[in-house]
Amino acid sequence: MPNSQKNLSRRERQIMDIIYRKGQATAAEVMENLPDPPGYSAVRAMLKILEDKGHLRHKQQGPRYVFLPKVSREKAKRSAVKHLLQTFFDGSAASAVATLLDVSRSDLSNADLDRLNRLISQAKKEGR
Amino acid sequence: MPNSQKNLSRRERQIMDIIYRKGQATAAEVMENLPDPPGYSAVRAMLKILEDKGHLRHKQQGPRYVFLPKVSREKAKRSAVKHLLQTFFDGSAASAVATLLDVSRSDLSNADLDRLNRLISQAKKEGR
DNA sequence: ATCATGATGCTAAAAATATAGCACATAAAA
DNA sequence: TTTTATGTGCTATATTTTTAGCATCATGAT
Repeated sequence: MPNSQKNLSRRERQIMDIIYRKGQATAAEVMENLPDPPGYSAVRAMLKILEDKGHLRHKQQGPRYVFLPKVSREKAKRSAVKHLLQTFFDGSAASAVATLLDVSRSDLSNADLDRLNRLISQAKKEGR
Repeated sequence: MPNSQKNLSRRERQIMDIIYRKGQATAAEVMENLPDPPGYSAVRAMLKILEDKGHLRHKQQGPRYVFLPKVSREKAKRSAVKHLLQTFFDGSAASAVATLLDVSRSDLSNADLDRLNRLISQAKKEGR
């Protein structure tokens, strides 16, 4: 198991976030998206470190490297959700959903909400 | 505005997580909860730094300091949720809720699920 | 073919983080 | 009232992170 997110340094974390957000990225793209971006070489050095530590892998795409997370977005996502749940919601999914709804109230269409209701009813059926 | 979570170092982040999780904590409690805990002085030094940076404040409780977040849990929570949403869910609350349900399927009672359905229906009404 | 452009690998150094240790204060126990 | 435990403040140092720079290699344009 590649050391979980918790042991990442500040820059490492920022970079992993970017790559998870975009799915994959080149050194240049990572640089563009970093807050207070350092030089190009600095970014590349960090990418190499992340790769050595087993957080990233890369594939060659034409002349350059494209970096991807080694742990699937799916897994990382679930672990991030769990962590959030523990840190801010005392493990209560119910209250997390409440905040989620509140935070993105304006982005949710009625159709989305209906879809969620169905999702929940589904969970209810399966849960027994 | 105290620099948002994003600029925290590894230890600083770990400490903030602990304090948000517990609501408040003494140096000793923080130490207990840190992974690979350093010495007591090290923890206290970090707490002071976090306080200087404006992330924490402390109150005296009997003979010792109890540390609390300077930004309310509520605000920090919302901002953490937004960040998660952007990083792993392309901003889609709907899909975040889906993962949330999945992750904590076993912890959700039928009553919880009903409560969620009501929450959503509520949002639907208010949303127009 | 050779020249620019834009990549990578590696290394050294600056800057920030993380840690421990000592001196001192205070309160409870002996 | 000593003593002992448990705090805090501060400072020095070790370690890690973060950064930039140089040498090299490939590719496409002239």
